[in-house]
Amino acid sequence: MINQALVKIFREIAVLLEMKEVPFKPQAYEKVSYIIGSLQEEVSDIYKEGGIKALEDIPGVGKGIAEKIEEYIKTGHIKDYEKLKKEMPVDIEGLRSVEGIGPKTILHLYKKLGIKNLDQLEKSAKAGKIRNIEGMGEKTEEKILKGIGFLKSSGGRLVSGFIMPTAKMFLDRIRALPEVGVAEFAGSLRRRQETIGDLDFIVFSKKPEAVIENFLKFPEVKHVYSKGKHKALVRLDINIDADISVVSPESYGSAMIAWTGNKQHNIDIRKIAEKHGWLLNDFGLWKDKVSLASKTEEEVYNKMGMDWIPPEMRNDSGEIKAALEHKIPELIGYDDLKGDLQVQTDWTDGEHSIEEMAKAAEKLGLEYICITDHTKSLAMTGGSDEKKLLKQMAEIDNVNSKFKIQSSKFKILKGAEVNIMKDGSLDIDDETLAMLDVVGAAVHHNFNMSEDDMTKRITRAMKNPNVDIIFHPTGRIINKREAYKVNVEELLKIAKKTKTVMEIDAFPDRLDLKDEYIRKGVEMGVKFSIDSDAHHTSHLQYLEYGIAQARRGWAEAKDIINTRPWQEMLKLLK
DNA sequence: GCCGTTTTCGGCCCGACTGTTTTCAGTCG
Repeated sequence: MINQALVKIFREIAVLLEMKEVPFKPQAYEKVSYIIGSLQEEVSDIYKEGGIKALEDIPGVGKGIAEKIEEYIKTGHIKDYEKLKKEMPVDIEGLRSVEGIGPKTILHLYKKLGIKNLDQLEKSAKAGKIRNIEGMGEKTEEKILKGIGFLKSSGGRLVSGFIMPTAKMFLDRIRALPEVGVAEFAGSLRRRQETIGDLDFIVFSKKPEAVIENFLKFPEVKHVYSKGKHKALVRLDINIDADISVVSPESYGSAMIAWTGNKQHNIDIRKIAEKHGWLLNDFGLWKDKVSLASKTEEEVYNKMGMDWIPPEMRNDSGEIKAALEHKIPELIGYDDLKGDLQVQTDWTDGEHSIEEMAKAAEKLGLEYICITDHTKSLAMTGGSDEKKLLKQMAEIDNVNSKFKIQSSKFKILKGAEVNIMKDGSLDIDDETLAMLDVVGAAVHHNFNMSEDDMTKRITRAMKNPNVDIIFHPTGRIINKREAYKVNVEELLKIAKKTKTVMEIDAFPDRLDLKDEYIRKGVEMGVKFSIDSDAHHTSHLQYLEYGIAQARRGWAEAKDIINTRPWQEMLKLLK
């Protein structure tokens, strides 16, 4: 958890230095904060292994910051930070979460009115004190009150898979506007991040003002933060912000790049342009005001010596280097899955029958599913014991022959989601497990164990020759439950050794494994499956989010076992 | 404070929009 603490500290240092108008250091701290946030290892482990030199090998970390990290590991605090904090004892994160409030405003509010937190800010605004500060007026005061209101009504970042249907509907409505040529998702939606803070849309049109005007007329628009000729930022009635930008069609490629990449990705590629003596902006790649490229993303990236980078990778995590070296992986495609290896039915806690789930999967274009109902120790779901599993296998044979008669090639495989007990044993005997096509094993209880014990528990299960896949390996549920403590790297190592497949659970608030672990596993040669964890026919489409997750983990089709026909897929299991 | 197939010193992404100003600073993505 040291990483998360440092993320917060460095982000605050960045703001504090920006208030003091210290040049350039704020960017350095902000950047390192982001990098540490996406690190796969604890900095304390890096320090333990390689000392201060190893810390300096982390991108964005030089001598100064490495020393601060060392100080924090050793003493639990950073003196320079605490000194800054003493001068400005304010809740920076809280105040900054209000739309329109940045470092300079926080500084003025504190200096003139002694405002330290959101509560005091709201009281001062209501009392009409803000408008008396130089450089601020009535409108600023109103804006602050509105911002606080919106902050209270929104629940933070949303799970992207759950908001996606709404976002798609919105995009369709934008596309239907008369002046709109092409419209796309941008920002974190297009990068397919796990969670999103707002909805970003980009529109290509020759009549930007008309597009903005029509967009603002949508009944869902509850409040307009800002609007201009080319863009607008609004609050929707579902308590999420939406951002729309309108660009001329000939700038499609450069605009898509500018509105898709995360901040650091954009900074880095613009620097590359600058090294060539060029300028990269929303409208194109320029040499002395002559356009070099702008129409397609490929054209722009290629001109700068890079391969096209899939949006899911544009997170400043090594993709620019890979693109310059022409080593961008051939990511798994959204149509590449042939089967789904985790499907629940009404035999336990699912909504639909085996046949209904199979028919729904066939309709989606899949060739097979594996039925993996819960097992007996998960009593609340009516989990199967050995006897019930045998009965279910017979029923699956039944449905399969029915499909055959109807000359469907769809195949239902026999499986289970067996429980990994506290000691790493399973709650179904090996004889029965051996009869199943696919055995998934998962942790469903006793989450509170030491990292060491949990790692031993799961690796013991992996060493069972009947266990093919570890389902949702870290147990987290986004916005609800932290992952249990477990050494994922050790799990990946044992997975490789025992030929156990690791699951990428595609259920929108699971997305388990996380992208960084997928990437690590891919590098190690571990195989994965992408499964919907469907409990309802409508959940099968969640596979899309698992694929997005795999793409963010740089996985190719060959890394995912269920991109293969079922006969070949089975050969990859133990 | 970090970084380097032009650099170990001299740079640090780019543009739109707002509010409070009379030409621009602050914020955002």
